[in-house]
Amino acid sequence: MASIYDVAKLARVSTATVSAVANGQDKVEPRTRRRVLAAIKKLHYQPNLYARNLARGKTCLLGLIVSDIANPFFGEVTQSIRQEAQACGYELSLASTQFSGEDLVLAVKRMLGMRVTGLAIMTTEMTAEVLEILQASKTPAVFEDVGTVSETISNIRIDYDGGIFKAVRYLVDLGHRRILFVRTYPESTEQERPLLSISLRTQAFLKVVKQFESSRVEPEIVSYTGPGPKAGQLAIQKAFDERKEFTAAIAIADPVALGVLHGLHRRGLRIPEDISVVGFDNSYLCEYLHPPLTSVDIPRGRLGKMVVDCLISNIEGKHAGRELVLETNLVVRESATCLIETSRAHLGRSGKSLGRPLDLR
Amino acid sequence: MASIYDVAKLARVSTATVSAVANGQDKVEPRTRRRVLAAIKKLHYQPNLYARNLARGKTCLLGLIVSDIANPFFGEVTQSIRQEAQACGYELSLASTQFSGEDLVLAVKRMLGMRVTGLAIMTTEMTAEVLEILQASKTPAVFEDVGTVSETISNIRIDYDGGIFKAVRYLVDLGHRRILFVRTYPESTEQERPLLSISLRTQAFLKVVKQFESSRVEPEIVSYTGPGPKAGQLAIQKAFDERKEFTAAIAIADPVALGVLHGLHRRGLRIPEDISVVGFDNSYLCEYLHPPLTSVDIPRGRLGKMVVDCLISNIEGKHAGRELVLETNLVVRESATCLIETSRAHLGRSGKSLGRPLDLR
DNA sequence: TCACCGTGGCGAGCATTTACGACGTCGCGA
DNA sequence: TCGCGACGTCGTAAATGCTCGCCACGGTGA
Repeated sequence: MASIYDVAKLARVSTATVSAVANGQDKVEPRTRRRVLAAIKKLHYQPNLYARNLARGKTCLLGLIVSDIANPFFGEVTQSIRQEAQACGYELSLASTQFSGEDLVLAVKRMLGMRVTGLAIMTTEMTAEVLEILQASKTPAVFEDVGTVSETISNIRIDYDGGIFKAVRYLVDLGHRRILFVRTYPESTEQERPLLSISLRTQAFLKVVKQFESSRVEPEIVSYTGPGPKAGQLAIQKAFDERKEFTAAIAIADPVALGVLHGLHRRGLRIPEDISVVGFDNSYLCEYLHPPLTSVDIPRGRLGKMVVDCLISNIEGKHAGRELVLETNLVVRESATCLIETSRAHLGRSGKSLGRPLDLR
Repeated sequence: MASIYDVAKLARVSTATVSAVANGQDKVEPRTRRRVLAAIKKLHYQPNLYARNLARGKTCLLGLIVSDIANPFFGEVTQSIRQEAQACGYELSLASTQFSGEDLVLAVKRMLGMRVTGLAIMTTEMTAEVLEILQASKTPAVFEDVGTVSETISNIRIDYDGGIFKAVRYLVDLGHRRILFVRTYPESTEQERPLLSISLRTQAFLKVVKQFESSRVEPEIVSYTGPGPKAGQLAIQKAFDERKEFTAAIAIADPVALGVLHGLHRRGLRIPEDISVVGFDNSYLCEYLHPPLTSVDIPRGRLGKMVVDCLISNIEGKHAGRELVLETNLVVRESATCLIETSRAHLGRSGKSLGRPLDLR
C-alpha cells in the first residue's frame, strides 16, 4: 500500500502538504492541491490509521462491548450507538464477550490498547478486575445497569422496576393473581457470578409483586439455562412439571417469550384465552408474533443516544460520574387478556379459587 | 495511560526489554522479567496497538463488512466468523453499511486505512468503485455472492438455486402449482442499483420454476420496500389486491416470512391448511413460530468457517481467486402441507382447477 | 523599503518493535 | 592460570507513516 511519501514524491511536494490536503485543510494552493489529489487517486492512497492516530495522539474512537451481538436487541442498540457516534464525529469499535468474564477482561484490555477515547460496556457480566483496570486507566466509560459510578464512569440504569410495575399492574387489572416469571441464563454462565440484567429484572419483579400484596398477587419463578427460546420453552414445561399455578407469565426477554409461547401452544393452551403472556424488550418481532406479543419496551434509539451523549460529556469532563435512568414502557398488544374462570380448566389443576377478578374500570 | 517508557523506567530496564517481556519472548532473565511484570501490573500498562502495528508492519486483523448488524442472520454469521478468526490468531473489525453504497465505500476505505490483512464483504450492495479500490490495494478479500474473483479476491456463492429447488420441489410434491415469491427491498435502496442477494434469489426462483415447467408450475412475484416483516405483510396484502392466485408462498428471507405469516393470519387464513409458507435463512426463530416455519437453511457456522479459511488461504497466497459454494438445505417444519381442494375457497377466487395434485409418494 | 500574508518545507515527535551490537560471564583447553 | 570464544542478557538506535509547530521564501500592498 502506498504511503504518504510515495504520494509526496509523485506530486512533487512534501509529506506535510499531502497531509494537509488529505485532511482537507484549506491552506494549500488550488493548483498544488489538484496535483496532490491526482497523485492520491492514482496511487489509491489511504492514510495509515495507525500512524495517524499515533501522531495525533488521539483517536476519536468509541468502544462498545456487548454480551452477544447475535442477539437482535444488542444489534439494534449497536446500530443506534454507531449512528449517534458517527454524528458526533466518532468511530465505533465493537466487541462481544459471549457472556464470559474472561472475554470481557480481554475485550476491555484490547479497547484500552486501542486508546479508545470512551468505552461503553453493556454486558450482563462484570468483574472487579474490569472495574480496577478502568479506574486506573481513567478512560471515560459508561455502564449499563452496573451500579458503580466514579470520577470517569457513568451508569445508565434501565428502569426495570417501572416497566415491570406497568406489566404487573396491567395483568392485575386484567384479574390475574398468579403470575409466573420466566427467567433464563445463558449457557456459558458460571452460576455463582451474578448476571446483572437478569438479577435486576428478577429483583424488580419481586419488589413490584410486594407492592401488590394487598391485591393478593402470588409470584412464581422458574429458571432454565440455555439459549433464549429453547430455555423459555423448557422453563414453561418445568413450571408445569413442578405444578406451579399461574394464569399469566412474564418472560425475562422476548426470545424467551417466544419459547414460552411455543411451549404453551405445544401443550394445547390458547394465548391469551388460557394464559396471558408478556415479554420484555419489545423486539421487532413482537408485532408479528401470533398473537402479537405485549412487551415491555426498552427504547433502543434513546438508549443509544444516551450512551453516546453520556460518554461524550464524560470525555469532556463535565457531568462525569452520573447515573442516568432510561424509562421503560409497556406496549400492549394481544397476548394478554382478562382472566376468565374457564381458563382454570385448561391448567388441569385444583379448582381452588383465586378470588374474584378486580374491577377492570 | 502509561507508555512503555514509564514501565522501562520503573523496572530499570530498556524499552526493548519491556517489549520482549510484554510479547512473551523467553530471552529475558527470570528476575528481570519479574521486575518488568511487576511494573506493568503496577502501571496497568497496555501496549499502544497503533504504535505496535505501525512498528510491526502487520496487523493480524481481519475486516468484515455487512449490510445490517441489527439483522440476526448477520449477527450469527459475525459471531461465527469472529470465533473462527480468533482461533486462527486474528482480530476482527466490523462495519455495517445500512445498505448504502456510499457507506460501503467509506467502510472499505477505513478498513484499508487499518491495513486489515484480509477483508470479507457480505453485503447486498456492491459498487464498481469498491472493486477497483480493492484490486488496487491488493488486499486479500472474500465476497459473498458477488460473482467476481481476481488474483486476490475469492467469492463464496451461496447455492440459492439448490435451496430454492428443494423448496419448490417440496411444494410441488405437496401438490402446489401456483407459488408466490415474496421479495422485499431495504428502504434506503436506490432501486436502480442491483441488490445482489435479492436478485440472485429471485433469479434462482425463476430458473427453478422453469425446471418444473412440465408440472405446470406457475410462478408469481410480489415486491415491496421496507423493513423485512412490515414489507412482507404489505407485500402479501398487495398480492391479494392484485388478485394474484397462489396456494403457497416462498419468502425471500425469514423476517419477511414473519410478515407474510402475519398478513395471512390477519386475513383469517390458516397456515398451512389454506396457504403454505416457506422461509429463507432458517433463523433461530423459525422453530418457535406458530406454526413452526419450514425454511431454507444457510449454515452460518459453515459460512463463517468458509470465510475465514478462504481469507487466510488468500492471505497466504495459495488458492486465491477461487469460487466456493455453500450448500443450502430445506428444513421441513409445519408451515407447509399438501394442497387440498377446500383451500381454494379461502382465496375467494375463481374455482378454476389447478389440475390434480401430484402423487406424493 | 518594510511588514505582512499565503504557501509549503523541515524536522521533531508519537509508542512501539527489531536488528544488531555491547558487555559480562562461563567454560574449556593449553 | 590465563586467554579466547560462545552464549546469555540487555541496551541502542533505526524504522514505521503521519501530524503539526515553526520557519523560510517569495510576492503583494502600503
